[in-house]
Amino acid sequence: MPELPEVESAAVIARAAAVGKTLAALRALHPSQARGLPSESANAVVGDTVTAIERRGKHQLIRLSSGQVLHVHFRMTGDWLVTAAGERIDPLVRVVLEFTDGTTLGLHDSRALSSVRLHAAGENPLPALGPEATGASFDAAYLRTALAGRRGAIKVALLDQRVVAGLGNIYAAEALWVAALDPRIRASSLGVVRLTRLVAGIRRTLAKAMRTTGRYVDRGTSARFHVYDRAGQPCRRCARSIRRITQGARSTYFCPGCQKR
DNA sequence: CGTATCCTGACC
DNA sequence: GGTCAGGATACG
Repeated sequence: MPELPEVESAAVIARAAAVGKTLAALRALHPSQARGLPSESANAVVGDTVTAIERRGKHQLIRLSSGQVLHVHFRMTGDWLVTAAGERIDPLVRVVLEFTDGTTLGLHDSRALSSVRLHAAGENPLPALGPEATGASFDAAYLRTALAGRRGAIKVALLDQRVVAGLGNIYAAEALWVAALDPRIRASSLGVVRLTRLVAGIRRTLAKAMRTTGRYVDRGTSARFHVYDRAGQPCRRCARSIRRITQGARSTYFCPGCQKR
């Protein structure tokens, strides 16, 4: 589920559930999670208190009183699931933070592709990331520089977290529809006028997502989207049939009528 | 640059 | 039983 709005929403929930609490245990409940979080790492955080939870792009950093940091990425299907003391842990929870008061913060992830890694104090767990998609420094002038010399399509560039942090496949497509831009346009060929439209489209798309709860409800709720998962259905702006194509091994949905080259 | 890969679940 | 999926990275 998780692009910037969903991760932000999840981080708010995690903060309420974890900040100020002390870890009694950290458990990897799935083999693929245990690989990234060996028992030495898990043991190293016992007794630590959660001091803050930060979000950057789609990444979350759980800061601990010892200075260590748990770096969390939801990938495709991750989300937080909070339980009260004594409540059973959902079988799809892959990593669980158990607090001394008996409550837990669980990483719920059907596909188990999420990652949780422990970093020592002073390390920067984050990869190189562009500006926040919702931030003031993300504007047309920045994008012009960031996209200069990029040969690929604009849609693919928007998914590159080094260009802009927080966009994923759904909102990249949605934002291009709002901006009325063809996702196949070569990234470096966009001028300031169209880039300004694109930045506005991204801001509006993400702001709307934040308002409407910030969570994907389910697959099949394409009513919430202009183009995503709407192949064959009429465009809400020009009534042409929405198309689905493949770009960079991902699906792209767009309207061939009003999203212009 | 495109493609495979990590996983599981939902859907045809 | 095969295909596809909201992400990121390691390849060739």
